[in-house]
Amino acid sequence: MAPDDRPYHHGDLPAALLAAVDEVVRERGAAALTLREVARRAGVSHAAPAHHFGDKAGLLTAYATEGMHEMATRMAAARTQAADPGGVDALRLLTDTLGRLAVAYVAFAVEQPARFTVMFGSEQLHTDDPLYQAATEEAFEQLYAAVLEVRRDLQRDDPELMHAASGAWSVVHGFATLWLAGHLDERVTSVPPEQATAAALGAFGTTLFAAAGITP
Amino acid sequence: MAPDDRPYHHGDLPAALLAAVDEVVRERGAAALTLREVARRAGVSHAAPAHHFGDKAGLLTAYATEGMHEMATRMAAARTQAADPGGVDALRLLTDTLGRLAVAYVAFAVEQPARFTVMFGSEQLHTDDPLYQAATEEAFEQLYAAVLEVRRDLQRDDPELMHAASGAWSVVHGFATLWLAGHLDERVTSVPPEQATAAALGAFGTTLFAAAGITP
DNA sequence: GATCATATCTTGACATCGGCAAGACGTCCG
DNA sequence: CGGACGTCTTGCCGATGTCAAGATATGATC
Repeated sequence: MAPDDRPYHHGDLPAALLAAVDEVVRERGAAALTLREVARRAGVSHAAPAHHFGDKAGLLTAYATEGMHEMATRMAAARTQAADPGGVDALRLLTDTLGRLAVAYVAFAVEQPARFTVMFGSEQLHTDDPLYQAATEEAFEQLYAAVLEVRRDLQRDDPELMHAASGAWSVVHGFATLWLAGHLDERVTSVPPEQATAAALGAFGTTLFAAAGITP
Repeated sequence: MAPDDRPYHHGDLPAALLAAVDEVVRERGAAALTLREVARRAGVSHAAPAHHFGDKAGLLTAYATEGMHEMATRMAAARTQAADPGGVDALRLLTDTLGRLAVAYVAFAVEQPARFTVMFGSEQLHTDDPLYQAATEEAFEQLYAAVLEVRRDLQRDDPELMHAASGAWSVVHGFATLWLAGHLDERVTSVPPEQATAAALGAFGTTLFAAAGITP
């Protein structure tokens, strides 16, 4: 197509830029992303992105927020999903709500590693952005609700509940992060993320039991 | 001192450069670090760092490796430390070997957030560097040994042991990472890392027990 | 102790980047 | 029909990482 096929006004440049970010990030990784490359892919000048997103961090924050929403949606789906009545695996941890949430979290990260890395790459984001914070809380709220389902003894605003949810978030987030950084043993990451998550969480839970002197 | 006080040969420029990296990273964060700024602080030309470390990623990898060693040392100290015979806290998780390791891990991250961020910022590191990998395994080995202490039922090369150690690493790493990224609630991070780690791990452990139908 | 290879560091240059200011262009509302 | 406004371009700036070539000191060899 001739270069002048493109009208002066793009139509929906913000969306096109976010799509270009996704392209670059998938191909070259988050660190190699430049504003000018994004602009080139969207077919606009190098200064166009700044007009809509302020600066590079603003563009990445918008991209990260998009990803947070998608992850929160997938977590919500996993949480409300009917439990598999047949399967009973290690400590019943992986068939209940909390287990399905963990699997959804890790699966999202492994399927979209570059996106996940940007989402939590706080150094190049505007972490005080209200939309970003809201999207993050939306995802964390899923974990919060799942823990509340298990801990019937707790009130909604109990600090203990917050601590428990933070711990739950930590284990899935750490597992995903270490996986993407290549720090986990190949014996762990050579199977699909669903199985790997189940194995690691099950083994860790058993270890906690053993540490507490319980052998179920 | 006059600018010509400095001899042509520095003496130990690599060490001086690593110290300069630490300065910059503490003051401005890992993302704001530039080779030229490091060179300025060390009092050498802008191209000097490349001679010793190849490129920017090489310098950061050396700095990360240094940090990994320090963390591994602190973890080893925590592991071999005598257990506090008096204290018995939530599920006895925090006074045993595994608990002390967790506290050491999180405390290191919170005390030196920028350094910790660089250590696991795989995007700007040469993660295939043998020294870096060795230092990482040195730290992980501490967790591995601690889990083995608890899981007497397992052999050293049992995959279950690897999964359990990966889970243990995940929870402490995720907690530290989320903390540094500012994603944890203020009620969690407003206390010293030792207490916060104990609270989150304890509450999470209790939740796992509840999910398994155990009420200790 | 002189000579020369080698390691260390400097100088200069280049392409590229993010951000800014000013202007061109299109749209929309009066 | 006209002017205000949002959209995008052009041009430019300082700064950065990397490379090549040169200068300088060290250490080994004779």
